[in-house]
Amino acid sequence: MKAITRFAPSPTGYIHIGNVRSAIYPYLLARQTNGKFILRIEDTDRERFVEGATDLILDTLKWLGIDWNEGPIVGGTHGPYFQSERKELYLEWAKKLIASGRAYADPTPKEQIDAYRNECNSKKVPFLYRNFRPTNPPAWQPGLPLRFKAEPKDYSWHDEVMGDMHAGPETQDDIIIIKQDGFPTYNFAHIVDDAEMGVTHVMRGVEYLSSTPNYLALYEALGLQMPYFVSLPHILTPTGNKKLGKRDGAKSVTEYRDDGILPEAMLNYLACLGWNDGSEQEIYTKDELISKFSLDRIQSSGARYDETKLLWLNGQWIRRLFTEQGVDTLYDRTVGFWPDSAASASPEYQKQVLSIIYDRLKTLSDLKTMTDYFFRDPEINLDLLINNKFLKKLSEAELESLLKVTVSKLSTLNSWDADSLQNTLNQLLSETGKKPAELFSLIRLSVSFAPFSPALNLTLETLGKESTIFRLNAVARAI
RNA sequence: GGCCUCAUAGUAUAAUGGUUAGUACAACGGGUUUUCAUCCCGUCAAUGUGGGUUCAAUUCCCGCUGAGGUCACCA
Repeated sequence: MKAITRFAPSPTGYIHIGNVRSAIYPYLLARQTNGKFILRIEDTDRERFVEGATDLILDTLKWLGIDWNEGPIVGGTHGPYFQSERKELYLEWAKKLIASGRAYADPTPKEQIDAYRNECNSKKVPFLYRNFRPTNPPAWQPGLPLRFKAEPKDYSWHDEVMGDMHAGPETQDDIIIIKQDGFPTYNFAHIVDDAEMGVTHVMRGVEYLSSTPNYLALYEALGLQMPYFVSLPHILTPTGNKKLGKRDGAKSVTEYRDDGILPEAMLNYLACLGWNDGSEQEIYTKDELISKFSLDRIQSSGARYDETKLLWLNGQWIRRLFTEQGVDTLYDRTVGFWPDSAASASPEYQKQVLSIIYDRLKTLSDLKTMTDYFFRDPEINLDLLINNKFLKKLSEAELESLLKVTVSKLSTLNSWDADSLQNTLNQLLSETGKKPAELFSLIRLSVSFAPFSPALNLTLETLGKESTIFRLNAVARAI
């Protein structure tokens, strides 16, 4: 069956990790079944509308590699894809409800409604507006809210994730379908749109589970076919057990891009948070996710968001990109992540640095702190040498003479490549009688003054003969 | 508070009415001629609780507890 799914965010801000998954899963299902994935912008709340938020949404999806068949920019046969441009359509459907006696205009002032609500709260009885229906509602006209007239009863339905569901009459009420400002509510608009757009699977967070009986009633009253319901469990905060939201510090998805996370890793991580294929596979490409995804293996319990595994996955993806697609592919992803000192370096040189450092990267932004000494002479910090756990046993005179011996040995080296360098370094080891920990630490620190660096021979090879000898001499003089 | 959902190591998860309850991340320890990583090996670590059903329950049922969600002219 070709699944037609949708992601229907409201443009109230950025997309964060707590809510991207309701874009990812529908996308995977649509692609797997060769169906369609629709992007619809639910902008019926003018108060919460945020200028530019739609662009943020589009940007996020594009970064993750989630493309849509219908929606903003690409268009489609069921447009427009902004709910604010579909007002007439909602009105048409609402009029059907009025005609069949299943909707009524509600002139009750907001204060009165609040009073009803407070009354129920103080009596500790559930507040149901249908118990306070106005007796002689006027004919509906723009400017009045329109309410659905509930005919409460038992409902049973199936949720693809939560299983067989049941709800009694107490779950249904006279919900508002058209607001005073003429815009429809989510409760009404999404049903009309999903039906008009042919959506087969309604996938959304579990928070909508308790409103489903109201939706069921609406589908019935409108004579619409019911879609499959897929309730997605929440992503929870790392510590407390709370639905992850902006208030809990949920970062925007694109902030991870700026932090040097690869979209492959993000997609992989998010997809596997609350879903698995039953195997022990950890790394999934987008194509693998598409072919292996299945609704019946979506977890029904919430999952805590834990960045540790994302970081690990990102490291895996960085290495995978390098080993499977080569340095050029990885290099293209590193634009903007290099230290300022790298600005004047050639792409070739940057690639050379990248290819010896890549397996140390957890995120692309590690490049900033980990590669600076490849692009400029590091500041000499003798404390770092003297206090090094291997070097503190040696006297300063010894350090100086070791550096001098190293310089003179390396100066005679004609072919400056990794193998020759390793041979020379080994010779130095036996000639000086020092342990690798001593001699290599000294050289490594003298050329980098960094807490860590790639293998010594590779570091020196990349740095080049001139730079290496210059730096070693400078340190020898400074001691 | 009413209604709904959920419950395996610190985290994400696998599995079966009968197993030594598997895997990954994390943590800890070790190996790969310096460091930091990668890679490899190892260690620690879980079926929330009380009842049932059953020869046998982590698995099925019920209570409890805990956590989450929802009760808007927000989505």
